[in-house]
Amino acid sequence: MPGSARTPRAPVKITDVAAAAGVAPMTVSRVINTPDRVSAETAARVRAAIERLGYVPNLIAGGLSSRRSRMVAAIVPTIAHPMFAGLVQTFTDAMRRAGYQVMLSLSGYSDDDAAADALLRALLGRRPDALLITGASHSAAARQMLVEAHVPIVEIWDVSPMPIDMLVGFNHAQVGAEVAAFFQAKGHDRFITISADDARALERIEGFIQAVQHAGGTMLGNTVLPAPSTIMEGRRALRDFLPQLTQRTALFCSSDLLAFGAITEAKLHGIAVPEQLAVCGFGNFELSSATEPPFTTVNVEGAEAGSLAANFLLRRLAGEPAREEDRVHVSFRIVERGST
Amino acid sequence: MPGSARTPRAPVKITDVAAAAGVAPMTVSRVINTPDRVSAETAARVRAAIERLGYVPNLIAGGLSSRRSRMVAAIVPTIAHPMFAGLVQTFTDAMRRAGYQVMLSLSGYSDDDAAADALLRALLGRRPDALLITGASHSAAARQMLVEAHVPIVEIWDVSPMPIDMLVGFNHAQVGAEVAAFFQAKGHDRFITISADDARALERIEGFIQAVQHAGGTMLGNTVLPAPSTIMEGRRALRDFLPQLTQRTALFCSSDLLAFGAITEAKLHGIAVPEQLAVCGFGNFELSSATEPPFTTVNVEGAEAGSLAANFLLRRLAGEPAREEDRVHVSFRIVERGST
DNA sequence: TCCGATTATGTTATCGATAACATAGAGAAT
DNA sequence: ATTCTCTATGTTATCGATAACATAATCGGA
Repeated sequence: MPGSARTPRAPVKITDVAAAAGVAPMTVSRVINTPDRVSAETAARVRAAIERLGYVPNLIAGGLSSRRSRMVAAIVPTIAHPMFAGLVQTFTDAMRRAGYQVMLSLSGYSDDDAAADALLRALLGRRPDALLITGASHSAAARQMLVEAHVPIVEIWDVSPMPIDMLVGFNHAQVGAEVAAFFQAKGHDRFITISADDARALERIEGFIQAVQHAGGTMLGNTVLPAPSTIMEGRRALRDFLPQLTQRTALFCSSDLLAFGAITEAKLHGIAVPEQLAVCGFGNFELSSATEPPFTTVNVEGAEAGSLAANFLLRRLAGEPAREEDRVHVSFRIVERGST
Repeated sequence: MPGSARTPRAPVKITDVAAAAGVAPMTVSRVINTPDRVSAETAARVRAAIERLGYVPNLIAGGLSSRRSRMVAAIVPTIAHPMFAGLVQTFTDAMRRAGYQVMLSLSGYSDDDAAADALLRALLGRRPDALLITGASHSAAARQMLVEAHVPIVEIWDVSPMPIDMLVGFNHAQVGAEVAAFFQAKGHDRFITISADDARALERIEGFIQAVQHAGGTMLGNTVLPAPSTIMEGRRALRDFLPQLTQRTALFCSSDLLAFGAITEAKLHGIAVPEQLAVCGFGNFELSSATEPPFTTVNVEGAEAGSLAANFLLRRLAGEPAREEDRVHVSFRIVERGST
């Protein structure tokens, strides 16, 4: 009799509840999943049994049978970034309200395809009903797995010419270009950048540099640091630029942490912000508005993105077909403060 | 024939791979889970079939059969706090290396027992092989569920006289007391506190106040703010204390964000730090060391806690028995910087 | 040369729930 | 009164993998 020795300790299962309530297991299942298909008295009796026995339904078994795990996987590089933190929060709340558990994975900023593929495989093996994934560039293997999962997918944070399914992102190069235009409108023509080396940060900087050069401005320098960004790295990076800051210069940082570090270091060396050095960060961290003086940055509505992503997925999970409008750009805007 | 209409699209399953490789399904399972029990040639053939068909094993089915989900659930209030961020990172890495997927849930700071219980039920329904949970005070229902899950559990962040199973935490009241002693050693006798209203923050403040009063110091005030803490709230809170800051005073904040806000605001009003106002934060956020001037805070080794917690769970998952040493206190220390 | 130990693989019976179908009883419509 | 619906519940056959047992093939040693 295989399986008889499998039971180290027997947790309560649906048949126990059914026996205790004097009904069939299926009725217990209905009380839990589709209560309006059960009479009020039966439901009450079953609920009492559930309560009494401390029954916690085995969603693994249920998921296998129904082929729906009631779980969605979310992959973000970090939640140290407020945009992701807000996004994850909103997304999780919305999905949870709809009865889905979010399985959150932090992928970090490493560009190790093998590790990313392994994570994805581990997640897909749990058969999530839907997927939220950061970034729009995936390895060929990853892309194939995603397509063959036959599950609604939202890619966030990035835009892609060829999304796998749905998309909620923005054009990072365009952010850089708009910041450049913003500076130039204020008469700047000498520029430096400090950036992390992750793909999106580099795109923003690239967009900035292109716009600067297109408008005939001068790039004095362009420091690239390993992700994730820290305040200290912003300080160190600015120190290297000190000799060039004799004339009025504009600085674009790929993160508010770098910007805060740069401003801190600049003040320490008697460089006037914004007169001598104008600074714009990215992310609209609380720090950017709450420090003294507050500094200019780019705001991206993470919460908006999270709720959009959740709505898209939920609509599809409810059986509605894919739509063209499920590929949207999240808005961003430059928040002007004392540093520019 | 029930089930025939269940297949919207047929994903590759173990029998498909087995057929393609000319072996029994069990052999495919062995290639994946216990490769040394399969001959090299067979394994190679099966791997080729897996690759060719793009097979992603259904861990739901495997989990049901083996009664091991290869998944551990982790519940933390937030990862905005660097201590939790570090802990989660280390913990996740260690568990992943050992072949376990971490299912991370953010519970927030709300003390809504019903919501917490619902989250716990949703997680336990997925039959995690182990659990990491923040805090040591649970509702009666939660405690019962945890005990009846019959799964290794680590409670972190807090100490408890009666842990459910294993514990990696520290005494928050003791942190407060040590900060008070630290201030008093520097000759302070007038004190204020600014704190979030979450349970642990309040414990730290309470420990601080008791130590102050025990030593005959004077508490000038004690602001409590809703969690989570922000820089701006630190600034606002300090503003209310301005009239009392005519004499030398020491401030203990339950978070570095509050401390940073308070220092920012103090400087703005011409109050000398640390001469007029000495400040100690909590958390050792990067901000505390990277801002100018850097400020004193309390450091708790999140990474250490995460790896301890992972080791404890892994040991038990490997079948070893519970030990007394699996209940440890994480060390904390006051990091003295320019603000005191 | 034959046998017990070892290794590689196959077979069978579940794991715990749910979809689909089946059925009994109550009330509505004619 | 009879048939038809609808509602509440039960029955059966899976979902896709793996544990435990069974068996065939290989091998070294007396």
